[in-house]
Amino acid sequence: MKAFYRAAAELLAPALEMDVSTVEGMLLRPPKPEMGDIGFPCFTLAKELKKAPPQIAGEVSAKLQAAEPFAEIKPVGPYVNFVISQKALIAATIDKALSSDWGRSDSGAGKTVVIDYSSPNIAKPLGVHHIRSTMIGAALSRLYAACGWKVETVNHLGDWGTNFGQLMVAYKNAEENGKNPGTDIDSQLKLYVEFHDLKDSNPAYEDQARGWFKKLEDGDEEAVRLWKIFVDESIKGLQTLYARLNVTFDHYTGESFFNDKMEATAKRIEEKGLLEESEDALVVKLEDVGIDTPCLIRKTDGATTYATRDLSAAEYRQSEYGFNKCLYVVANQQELHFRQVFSVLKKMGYDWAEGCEHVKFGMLSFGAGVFGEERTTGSTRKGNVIFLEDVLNRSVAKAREIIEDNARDDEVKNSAAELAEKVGVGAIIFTEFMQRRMKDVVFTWDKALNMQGESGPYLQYTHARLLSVIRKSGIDTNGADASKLASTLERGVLMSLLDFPASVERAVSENEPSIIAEYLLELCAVFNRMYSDKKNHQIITDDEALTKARVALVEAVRSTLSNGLALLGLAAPEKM
RNA sequence: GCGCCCGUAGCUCAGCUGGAUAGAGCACAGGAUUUCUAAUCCUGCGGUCAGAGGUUCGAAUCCUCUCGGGCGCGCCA
Repeated sequence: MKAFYRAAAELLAPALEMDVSTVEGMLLRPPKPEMGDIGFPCFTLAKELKKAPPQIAGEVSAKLQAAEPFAEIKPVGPYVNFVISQKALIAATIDKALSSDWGRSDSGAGKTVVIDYSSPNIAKPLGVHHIRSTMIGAALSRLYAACGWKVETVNHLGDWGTNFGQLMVAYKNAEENGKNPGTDIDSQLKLYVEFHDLKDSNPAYEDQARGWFKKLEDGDEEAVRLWKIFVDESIKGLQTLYARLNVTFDHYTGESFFNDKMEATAKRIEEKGLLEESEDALVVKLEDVGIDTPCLIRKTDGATTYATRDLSAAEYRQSEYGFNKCLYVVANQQELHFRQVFSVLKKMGYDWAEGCEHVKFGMLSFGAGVFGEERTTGSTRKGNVIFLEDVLNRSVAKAREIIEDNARDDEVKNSAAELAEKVGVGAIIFTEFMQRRMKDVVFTWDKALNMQGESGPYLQYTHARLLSVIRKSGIDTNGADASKLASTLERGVLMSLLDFPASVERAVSENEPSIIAEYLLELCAVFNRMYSDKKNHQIITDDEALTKARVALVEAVRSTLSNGLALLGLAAPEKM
């Protein structure tokens, strides 16, 4: 699409005595396909030329000769509109869609991006809310890779803190009572709950927890041994879930990884003369960059802080990976914290800090009916949690039911379990991309388990149907003459295909994977509209040449759809 | 009080680098399968784009203010 905009601008610019890039920036897509594919509004010229915009449009159009890649240049009201030639359109879509670099680009070639995402506090299972950072980050890592970036994904696990002291207290307490508490992730959750029960009956347990954490910090053998077990088991639990979601990480460098690196960072800040004493703590003041709250580097007791840790992590990532960009896929709530951290990095003289970006997203709460009649936020302690795994399982179960109701043949029936996993999980993943990331999300079971209309299963179903037609046709589309695909509906599908590469680029430049979801929904809607018009668009017909052309179109759509689904992390089932 | 974000159809959301009658899905009412998968498609219903000013030939889109909602505002991460 971009190439066509450029071509149109190059034709227009000399006729208008304007420069190409200015003209290019003014181009837009007409609201209706019959108006043309690219439009140039003439309003701005009206004043200068002292003529009415429609008149200008007429005169400009008359001056231009339609030539490849355009079949027609015509005035439509106050616009000069371009119609892309069938030949050019096909060359840019069908001919490319099956190649391995469809939707890929080299815009990020030679550049490295670090993406920090998911990063949960461990020692308890993932809740539904973790799906936000996890899926947005995973999709971004695939999108950046598709644009040629070298991608380093990091899971900055919350694997350090007093909560481990709490687990140890509950663990030891259970042992003393002659029980074997277990250490896997579910046991850890139980320990967490048990600790809070203990603490409620006797506040002294709180001190014990602090004591155990202190032991851990001091390298006490037993504390370290338990901590390691908890962390390992936690990661093991996480990874089985990540595997279902198609999520992987290059690095599991959690908070504890920086324990021995923060002192040096704090010293560097001090050496650069940025540290000031304030309320008995050491801070970097940021009023000069418009942030009233200083960044806390050392607490009153001299200990380093959350901010120090993130500063350390940023330095480490830069020295280790040499990133051009470092994305933090972290909820909105931490906006101030990241502004502080990035500002301090800049004050430290790191010009690479410009590449650090907080990819924030809105909060997830639970809708009325999920926990009582009110909308609520999650709280593990109050039992107001929905575990991600449970959501997945429930969705898979629902998918299974639908599959068993609709199974069209034994093959589908026999693979029901496997298929249900793809569809059920796909439905959940897709809900994450149903809105721009900045919007707050209200979780409801209805929305999460929706498999009709705009949903993951809708896309997957379309994909299965596409493949079914291809299979049935049994045709080799080599040498297909796609110039026959000139009906309004067919052209609509071709135009939609044309949008795929630009959607990928835009998703990356805005760090917004939902753009891909929106695009795929549109592609499928346009295709399905054509597909269901059996009267005029039956794909497999007696006309061999026509069939060949139409199957080639189906292949192009299928390829685009499966590419797009993969970018978002959804499976593309062959049958359903 | 200050800062960031959000406010578009009954509900959930697109559209927001300004342009041609504001688009989808859900819900509701109808309809489509003697031909490629009905988890589909079509038709209808439904909008003071939170409100008020301003900039502009043109504003859902940009600016200002107001209202409503979410989040944050140093020793939890």
